[in-house]
Amino acid sequence: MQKLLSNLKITINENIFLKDPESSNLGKRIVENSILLIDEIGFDDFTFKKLGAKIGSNESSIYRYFENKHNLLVYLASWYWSWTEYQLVFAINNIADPLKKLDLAIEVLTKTTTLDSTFKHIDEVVLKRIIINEYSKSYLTKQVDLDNDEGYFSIYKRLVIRLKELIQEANKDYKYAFCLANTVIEGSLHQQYLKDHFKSISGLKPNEAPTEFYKDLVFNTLNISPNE
Amino acid sequence: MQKLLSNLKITINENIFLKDPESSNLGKRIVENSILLIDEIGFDDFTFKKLGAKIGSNESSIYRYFENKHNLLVYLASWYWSWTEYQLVFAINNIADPLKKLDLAIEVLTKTTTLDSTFKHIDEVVLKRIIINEYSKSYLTKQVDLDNDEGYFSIYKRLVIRLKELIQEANKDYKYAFCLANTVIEGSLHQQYLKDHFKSISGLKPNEAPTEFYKDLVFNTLNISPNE
DNA sequence: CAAAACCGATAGTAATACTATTAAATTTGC
DNA sequence: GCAAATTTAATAGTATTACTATCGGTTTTG
Repeated sequence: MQKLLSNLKITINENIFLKDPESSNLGKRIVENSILLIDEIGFDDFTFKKLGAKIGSNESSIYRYFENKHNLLVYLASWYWSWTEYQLVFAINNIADPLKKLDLAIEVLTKTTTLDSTFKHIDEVVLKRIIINEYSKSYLTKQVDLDNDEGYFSIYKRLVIRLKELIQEANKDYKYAFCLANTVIEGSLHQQYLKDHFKSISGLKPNEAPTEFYKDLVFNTLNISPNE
Repeated sequence: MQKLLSNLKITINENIFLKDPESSNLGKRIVENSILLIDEIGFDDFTFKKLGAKIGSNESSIYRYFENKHNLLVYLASWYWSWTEYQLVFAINNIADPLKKLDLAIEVLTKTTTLDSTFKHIDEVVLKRIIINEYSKSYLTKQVDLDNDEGYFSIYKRLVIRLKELIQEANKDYKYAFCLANTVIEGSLHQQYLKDHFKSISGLKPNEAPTEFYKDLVFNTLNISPNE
């Protein structure tokens, strides 16, 4: 993974930021430390003032990169989903068997994230935790339709479409490919949240990923088996 | 439904409120109108000051019922899940066949809510919309573990456990009953959100409920069929 | 009918979510 | 290598939020 992606720059929709945070040292510090600070105190208590204090910079400087903290969250989420999309594409690259492809896709989308140091200023493990804890807040807003029109969620939607196509390739007669694709992608985040905070109803052990559950779910639903 | 539930009072954990809103006229107006106002302007922009203005009362009076708007949301959610639990229990009452019970349970948990006038001061259709749009925010917080210890989510958890038991009754060998139960209950809300705001990836038509998708999903996964 | 509880009004606080201005520091383009 | 352009940090300021405290007047209740 590291090698394959080492020259990769993740491209984010320009509407999301005012100035590209990848274009300067300050921008990178904003992204790097916003991930750490949101993880530490939660998105609700996170402010640009606190972030400024953390990186030895000023509130007003951060406002030149992002209109508000909501857009910063959208940026981080886009980054995460783009990174996930790359992992998915590379995982199924050169694989012909549709069932194997689907199997690998589910693996990428539902596994727990472990160390990856492809990008020096982004800690993917912490970012994943933010996505689990905060991603819903990026779209559960009154402006969601406007944000959607601006393309804020296009990477996420592209990922769902990819999975839906893999599902259709695996079983052309299945009627609910989109619903199932959404179930796997969003549901996987939810299952991981439950594991950490609602143990009594979670069904996952502390270090268990929901991968086996989703593989079983998808392949039984599609009435196919991925084993060669 | 109306008849069966007409004498029903929904009981909410006393830790959630400071003074029981069911115990006074003002309390009922707070609940009734908070539902309408949150639906109108969204939970993020909702304040007790605005609610006070809407019901011709004072901010400080509302604070005597709920510590803050977060707890009010938890209250509304508890009410919703309790109401759903009653619908579930009555739907499967006196039914012996485990498959039929599971089938009915999925129906109750995934259908779109339509008019119900069992409770005069609560509009269940609007409340359902709030649950779809805002429920996650009640637990995606830094204090979730403390809130959980206070029993804020016990009704929801009880509902998940009920569905998990129905799943186990239908297929004793299935290994992921809890994961599947959570998938249906939380996933159903998410699918309905997507239908309204992410049409291009939703897979549901404007007036379609995800019920058929979930029935197909559950019964294929459990390798059983509910048709007699 | 007195005590207790409740409610509405007002006032006040610290923090949030910004916007505007300015001056110093840094980068860049020739 | 220097002037112009850009970027950044600092300060100040605003409206709103999320409360808390206090205090009468009203209503409820025992």
